[in-house]
Amino acid sequence: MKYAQHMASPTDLFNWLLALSDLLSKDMAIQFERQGLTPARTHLLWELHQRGPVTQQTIAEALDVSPRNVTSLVDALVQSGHVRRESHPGDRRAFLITLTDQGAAATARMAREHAELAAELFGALPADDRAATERVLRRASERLTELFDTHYGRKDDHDHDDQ
Amino acid sequence: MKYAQHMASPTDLFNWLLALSDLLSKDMAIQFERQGLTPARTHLLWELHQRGPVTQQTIAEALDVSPRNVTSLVDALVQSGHVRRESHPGDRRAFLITLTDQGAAATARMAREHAELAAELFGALPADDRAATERVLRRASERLTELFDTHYGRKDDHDHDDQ
DNA sequence: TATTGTTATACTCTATAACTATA
DNA sequence: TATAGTTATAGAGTATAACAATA
Repeated sequence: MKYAQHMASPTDLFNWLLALSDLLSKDMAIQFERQGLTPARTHLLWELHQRGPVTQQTIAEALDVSPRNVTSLVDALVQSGHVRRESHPGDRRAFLITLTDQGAAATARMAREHAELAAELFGALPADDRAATERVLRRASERLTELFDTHYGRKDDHDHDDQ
Repeated sequence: MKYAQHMASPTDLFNWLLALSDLLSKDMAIQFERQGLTPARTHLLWELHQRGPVTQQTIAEALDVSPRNVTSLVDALVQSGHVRRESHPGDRRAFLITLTDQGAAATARMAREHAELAAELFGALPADDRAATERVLRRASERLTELFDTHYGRKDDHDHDDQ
């Protein structure tokens, strides 16, 4: 298939997507760093913001990392004052990881900045363009998830390795 | 501003973008791993694919990492047989990092898979949607770069730190 | 003097395996 | 026996600082 100069080929579009992804992750990493946070610790905080107090196991599943990794992240966030390890009322093996006031303030600020950045990047767009883009990105996400599952098996099935 | 259920708010759009970014980077990391590569080493290889043989300094600038870091990445890629350190004809301090046949084969495959994935994700789209999305992503990249420069100074200016 | 790349050191994120305390 | 979290160990990516060889 041919694409004229003014037309966006699938590869052009893909390249813009990757370029923007890269810019975003760098930009966000800098924002986090300004608050004394790293991307991984911020991600953990964000899950707590959305889920409320949960165990480290739950966090490990949410972030898709090993439980051991969560121990380190929580250690660091306890150290920096963003979270607390509270004893789990029904299970003496587990902790309930809870946002401190400082942690809650940090996630509240993130939520605000997230919305502000979204408005900066996409607020001035014609509603049509925004709708089309949202449709395209959602379709791509679905398609990519399908491809992923086809090639590597469903996420929960990850171990079988059956061809 | 209010957004009806069927309308995409700027935040909705932003969230889909971030979700897709995350899926993509995980998916690509798995592809790379299958070829015995990591994301950082793949990125380096990709620069060589596009630029031809260059010095480690040039690579450091292209990847936006420290020269020290490039030393490690090149060490690993020499070890795995993807690149060679050739003596620089005009500067005995420097090396020209060069793709081996194996490295060139790997980047050729990446280019093919890149185009295939783009076609999978965006090939079946109405041309209008693709054009609108490309426009939106390009605008967002430009806007983000502007914001970044406003807040942190031009990239090349990065050290001054003058308010 | 300035630049290219390396040695030395350190921090973050990640993983697996073995272990302790509980369930 | 299985689960929650930790200790131990390791590899990758990143950084700065001090140093070598060369420009």
